Amino acid sequence: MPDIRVLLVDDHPVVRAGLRAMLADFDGVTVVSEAADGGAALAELSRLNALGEPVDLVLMDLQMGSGMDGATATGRIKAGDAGTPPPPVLILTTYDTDADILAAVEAGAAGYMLKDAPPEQIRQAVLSAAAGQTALAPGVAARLLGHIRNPETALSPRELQILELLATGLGNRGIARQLFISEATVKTHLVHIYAKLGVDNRTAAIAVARQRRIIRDS
Amino acid sequence: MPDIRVLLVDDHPVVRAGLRAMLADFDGVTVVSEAADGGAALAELSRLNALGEPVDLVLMDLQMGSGMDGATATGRIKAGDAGTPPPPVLILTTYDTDADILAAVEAGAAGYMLKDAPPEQIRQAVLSAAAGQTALAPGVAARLLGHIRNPETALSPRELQILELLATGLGNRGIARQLFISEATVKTHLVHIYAKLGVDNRTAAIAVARQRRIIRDS
DNA sequence: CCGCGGATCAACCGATCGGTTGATTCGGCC
DNA sequence: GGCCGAATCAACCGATCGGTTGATCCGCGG
Repeated sequence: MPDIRVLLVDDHPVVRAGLRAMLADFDGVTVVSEAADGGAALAELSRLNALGEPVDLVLMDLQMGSGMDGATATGRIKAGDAGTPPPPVLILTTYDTDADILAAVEAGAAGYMLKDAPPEQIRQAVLSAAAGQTALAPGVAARLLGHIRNPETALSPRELQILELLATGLGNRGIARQLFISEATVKTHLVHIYAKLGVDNRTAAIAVARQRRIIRDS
Repeated sequence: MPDIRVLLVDDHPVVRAGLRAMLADFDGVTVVSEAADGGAALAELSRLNALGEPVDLVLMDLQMGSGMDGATATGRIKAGDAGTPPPPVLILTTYDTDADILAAVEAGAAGYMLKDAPPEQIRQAVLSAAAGQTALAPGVAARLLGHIRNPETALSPRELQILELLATGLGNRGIARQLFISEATVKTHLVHIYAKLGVDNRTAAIAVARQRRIIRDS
């Protein structure tokens, strides 16, 4: 029974060292390589495939500083850009918006864990993902279920776009200019956004959207 | 020449594992114990002191989930709550406001590193801090110098208070009510805040304040 | 075809905000 | 004492926002 061969992808050296050490304690798991962003992960997967040493699981963060992000890399991996059959991807991250989680799941991630998870939980997720099962951290599962249960409170893509621009500090006129629409349209979208978020002004909308992980750092 | 005895304090198991592994590679450094928050760190320092096995350096994060934060713990350590002479504290963290950095430095931290630092930088910081020198990551040093060079752009305590309430979603009247002042006073403070931040509306003020690490997550 | 959601737009009006001017008080420093 | 910054407050006015009402168009699904 050969070990599960794992590629670690995270931009923080401390985290890679921690994962390396943690996985070294798991029976049946071997860290065969590391990368500091999505682009480097793709290159490393291709290299190992060319050497006839394919990877069984990619353990990857979503946020990568200035490098290719984890969701993009996941999509590329699942599309076969780095070889076939594409290995499952397990996301291990700290803080992400619901949209990020959905994007990663839609891009084909087999699992999603948070970095505050204890080693045993990470071990279970690694084994499940490598075996082709879905592995979701309890908090992540709750968020996805909440999203599915309350789709009516989800913002439309356009509303989200408006909200993101709002959070950068643009007024209605600035947002209208940016999107080549009228200020009346912006106001209409904001009315809908406030209703969905249960607020009555722009700063409250931003605060709630950040709290609920609808938008991220501006 | 005995090893530098280090206590690791971080709420993330992955990060503790990474630091443990990283420090294991440093000659002359031994991780003697770990804690998951400031309170546990104080208890562990006391315990080791009572056993006659004092710690030479505390390597600690600032944010600790729901436990005692790193700045509070640093102050308590420097005050001798966990034994004397108090060991130096090296802060290793991801993201903090200028106020957090200043608070930690004022509380007596001997150094401040960011978690994206490569192992060699962390090693240098550990050795410096244990030797009683100050160890600041380049980015952190730049932020402190910038703060000292441009005190005129620093917000007053009251302005900061107003800005924080603004970012929670309160309007001028709400802020006035919260602070038992008039709306006119709130507006005056906002005028000053906008001028200092170089913006002309509230959402832009929030965005800039977050970007500059003046305020943190709401 | 109909209904629905999403996107777009307008007009109107009251509420709130932003900018300006002016003022006072207090504490700290020289 | 004088000066300065911080905090507080007011009045005024134009700008922007929030809420409401009303409308059209498009694509999709039943």
